[in-house]
Amino acid sequence: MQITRETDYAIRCVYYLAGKPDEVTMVDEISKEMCIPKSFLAKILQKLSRAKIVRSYRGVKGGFRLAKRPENISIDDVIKATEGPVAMNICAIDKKQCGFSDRCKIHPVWVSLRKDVEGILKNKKFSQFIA
Amino acid sequence: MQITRETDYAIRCVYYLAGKPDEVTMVDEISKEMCIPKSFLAKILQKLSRAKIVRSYRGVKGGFRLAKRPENISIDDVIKATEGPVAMNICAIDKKQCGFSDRCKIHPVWVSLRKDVEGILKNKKFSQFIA
DNA sequence: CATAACAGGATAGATTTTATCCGATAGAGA
DNA sequence: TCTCTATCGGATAAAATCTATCCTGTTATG
Repeated sequence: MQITRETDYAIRCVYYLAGKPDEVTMVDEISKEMCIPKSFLAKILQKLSRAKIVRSYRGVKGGFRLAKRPENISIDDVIKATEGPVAMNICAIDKKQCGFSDRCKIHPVWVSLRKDVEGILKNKKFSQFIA
Repeated sequence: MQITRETDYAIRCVYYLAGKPDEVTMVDEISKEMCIPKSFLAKILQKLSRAKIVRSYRGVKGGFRLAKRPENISIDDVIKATEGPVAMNICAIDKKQCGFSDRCKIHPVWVSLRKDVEGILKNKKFSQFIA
């Protein structure tokens, strides 16, 4: 029922970048400031990059920068980028994963809970967190 | 972000027992009816038993029965019994687990989200699911 | 073209999840 | 009391996932 450490790192990373949305920041700086293992963080930033949450710049003076304004990035976006859609139970995403779904009375609980949690997380934008 | 298969089994198991709250049912029957590996289910039932959600009866004609009425057992109770308190991030349960909590702007998100999810889950009683 | 910094694949160690097995224990009935 | 049955609980193991590192390749700057 918990987010992984990877996702926690990813959120802290985006949080850090949201503090200076117009600068290009090196992995090394984020790593040091946020206490995240550098090589692991590099992998995480690749995922965030593919999800269009950050943009990467190669070469000398390269690094990362948010790809959108902090007010357009939600916690949900970051979770989706690192570990896929939020759900308490896989059957809430894909009914076929569970042989019981059609006659299961609990299935609707997971579906509606998922909707609620997702809604809350979608509304938490990084602009709210900037110091 | 997902419940474990163990918890899913536990919920299905309690759901099954809630269908006949006055009978003592053997592990073997629950196992077969709900498609849960018997030895694994036996372990799960031990946890549910320690959590006072079910009561066990040993010996010939032994088995399990709900320890309370279905209307007094929530999905949250079962999750707590198998995998501990619901939380997206451990810092929402124990601040000390995270060196950032005091100055972390995101911490309150986890705390309030946890409260919301827990509230929803506490309100889902097994009496609502009986056919 | 030398250097700095990210990209991406491979890999490995740690941890957690998902089971299974077996001797012990307790209760029902003969 | 004896025996059979079913749970109890500890030990263990296989599999999956998470966490992290390394190395080679690619790109951009000056």
